[in-house]
Amino acid sequence: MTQIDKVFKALADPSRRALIDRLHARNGQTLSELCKGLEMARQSVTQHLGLLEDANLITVQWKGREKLHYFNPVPIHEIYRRWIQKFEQPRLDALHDLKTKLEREKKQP
Amino acid sequence: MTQIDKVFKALADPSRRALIDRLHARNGQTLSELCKGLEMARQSVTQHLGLLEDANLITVQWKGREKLHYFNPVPIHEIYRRWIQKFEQPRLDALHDLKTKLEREKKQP
DNA sequence: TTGACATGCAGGTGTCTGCCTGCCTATATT
DNA sequence: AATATAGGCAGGCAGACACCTGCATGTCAA
Repeated sequence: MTQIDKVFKALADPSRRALIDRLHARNGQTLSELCKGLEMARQSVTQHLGLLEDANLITVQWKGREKLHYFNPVPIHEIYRRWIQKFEQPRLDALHDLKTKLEREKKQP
Repeated sequence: MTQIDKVFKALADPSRRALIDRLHARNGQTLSELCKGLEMARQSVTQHLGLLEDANLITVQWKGREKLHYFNPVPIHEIYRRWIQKFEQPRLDALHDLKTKLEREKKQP
């Protein structure tokens, strides 16, 4: 399984996306904190976090008996760059046109 | 299952992403055409295409006995807009800064 | 009309996934 | 030292998923 495939698969589950959202809102939460409010056993959350870590979407740091989780946006950006961007070409072209137009107007007002 | 969830799940499989890529390269292909080169039974491809259609990622049009498939980029853009964009904020800010800078330079060269 | 071709429908199988429970270890608190 | 707290490990189960085969249907072309 390629790295990008791991990321897509990790993002395919709504619980995991919710976890990412929570970490994005507040980084460095422990496992217990992430469990709060979720209708799920701790082990299930652990499993989800394991997949996210495997996809490099989160990083883990131990502090005593606590496991702190940090969100890593790089893989998501990678997906955007290598997979989504090409379907957005018209939009990007428009942006490029705007930039070019502004630069042209700057030189020849 | 929400619409956005369907899209994420549809994108989670590499065969389906490959199908999207092929349609993006050449739109309006039939089922048989899409099967060529894939190491998979026709029925499996049909199943994948069914999921993609359910996620609104492709549209189907019948022409006689042939089923033509068309790629629809809207859901992917939706995912970008509603889910990926917020993790890209720094990058977008940089872009906005560029635009502002160019406009400022245009007014006060 | 008859045969070839494009696709659908139904059902079967092995594996993956998401979720759980039960028990264990290690660190903190009193 | 004794208890509470944070988390890991192992295994189990139901449903989803990716894949297949076999047969049926509809359309084109000779």
